[in-house]
Amino acid sequence: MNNKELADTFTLIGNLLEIKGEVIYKILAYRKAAETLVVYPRSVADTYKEGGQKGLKEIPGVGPAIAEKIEELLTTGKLEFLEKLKAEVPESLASLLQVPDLGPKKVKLFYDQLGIQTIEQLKAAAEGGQLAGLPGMGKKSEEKILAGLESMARRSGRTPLGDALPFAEEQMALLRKVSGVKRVEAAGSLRRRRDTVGDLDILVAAEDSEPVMEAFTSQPLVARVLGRGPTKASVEYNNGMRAQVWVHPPAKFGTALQYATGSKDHNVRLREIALARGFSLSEHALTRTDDSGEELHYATEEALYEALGLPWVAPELREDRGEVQAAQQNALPKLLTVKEIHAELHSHTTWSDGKQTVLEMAEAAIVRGRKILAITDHSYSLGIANGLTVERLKQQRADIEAARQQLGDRITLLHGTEMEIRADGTLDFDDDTLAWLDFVIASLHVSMRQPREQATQRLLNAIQNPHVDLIAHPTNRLLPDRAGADLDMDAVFAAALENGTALEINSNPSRLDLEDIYARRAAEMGIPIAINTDAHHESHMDFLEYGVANARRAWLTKDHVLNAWPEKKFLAWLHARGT
DNA sequence: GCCGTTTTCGGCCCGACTGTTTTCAGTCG
Repeated sequence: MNNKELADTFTLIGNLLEIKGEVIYKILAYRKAAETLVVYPRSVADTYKEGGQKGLKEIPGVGPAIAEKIEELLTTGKLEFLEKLKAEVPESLASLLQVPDLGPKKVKLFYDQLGIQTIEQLKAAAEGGQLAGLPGMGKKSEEKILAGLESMARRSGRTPLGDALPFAEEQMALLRKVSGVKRVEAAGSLRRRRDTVGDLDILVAAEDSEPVMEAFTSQPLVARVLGRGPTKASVEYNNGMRAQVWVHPPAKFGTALQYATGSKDHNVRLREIALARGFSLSEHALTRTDDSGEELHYATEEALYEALGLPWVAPELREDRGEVQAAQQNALPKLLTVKEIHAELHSHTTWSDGKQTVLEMAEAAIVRGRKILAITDHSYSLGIANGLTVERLKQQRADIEAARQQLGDRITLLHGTEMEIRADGTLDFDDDTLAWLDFVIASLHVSMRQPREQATQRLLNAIQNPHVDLIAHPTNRLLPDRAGADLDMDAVFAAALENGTALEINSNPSRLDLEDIYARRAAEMGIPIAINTDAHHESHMDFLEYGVANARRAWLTKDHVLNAWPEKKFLAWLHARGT
């Protein structure tokens, strides 16, 4: 049982307990544990093997009861507690909680009164007008549930950052034009630059909220208004995305922005610090907990953090992964910036499935201030991408030489490859060919359903080849829905460290692979990280901001990142690897 | 159910909005 499956089990327990009507804090505890397990960068099974229940309890949010349940799940694959719970509350009721505006109380009500267990039964009952007559329900509530079912069918959960961010920027630009608006900022997971985003959270600073609400809810792209009060409104757009806007007076904007940015767990830490200093922290103010009840307002986040005795914490770090402790010790990392990247080590041209020539890509890299560009077209077994044979690789060398002549010292062109790691773990090129190339990437694209051991061994074969410099998009996941290869990441990292092989953060917003938690762990171990755009067109080079955002979420500084090393240091590293 | 630089027990998730109410329960973030 892997981390995700364990997490899903505890999420299910939380949901079933909620429908059952269990005290909220017990439910929150299960959910908290599930959240922690999902981002736990090691295999929980390994942690258990090494440290038993005691080891499990070192995981934040895991106490005696949950540790015991993890042990049972890992050793037997089943959980007595959950089986008993399912006998009381049918498992399918949990899926009903995903319907917007349908919570545990109503799910229970519908089940008790009408025996509704599935989405289909719910839809039929709502269409048949059977819900409206129930206690606490009315015509409008029934319509809301029907609308919720429709919108659920339309949208597919979380939106990749690469779709959400440009769309949100457009919406925010419109709000900036509203009279009286002083400031508009994204908040929530969008501002924290998570790889996928739920709803868009937008914060507006203005004294008068009414014009903002009017402008926000009457946009042509709005499909329906989900709610609209004096300071808060939410909408659903035609594309299925949802957004909510809060309006706060400029004098309180810092407190509000901090609150709305989250994460929830980061905010809990800040509240604890506030309490220790005699304040309670809300989205509106720091309020003295003594009799005076004095409220302190902050126009900027910097001022609020300062009032808590902390330096400002970059939004990408606010996940309660040690950033508050680091801030208290003045030990926050000096996070990587886009400007610090001056090499692109993964790009494609018309030689394989890219859309532009070597020269065009080089010019595009120069425009963006890159000093090094590696041309890394696919290798022949990726036939769908017109991968190169050894013979074509040699022809390409001539093309690259010609481009080098033309470009002079404006940029250093490296002739590389993105070599396929085949399904059986063998590589497309022999060692002589690899040694002849300037830069060698290896990656997976096919046979992604292999069992963990086989998939891992495949990757290890590439990492252990002394000519392979970098593993691109190591898991080959695709956002928002395709999980990557099932890999033993501990084994992958150990091998990469031993062989000095770099691992990639692929900046394409559909990939962002390595994901943040793994990139952080790899970098902490001392594995060099490369941040590449995998550009198939010059415009893709602008994906870099997503890769860097992901790197910042992984606490990376320029020292961790190959592309940010001084040119000489990078070339020396490459040379030492005996290319 | 978890957690602890004031507590091994008593906190922790509170405010905005909606709809069915008639003073409040449910949902959401």
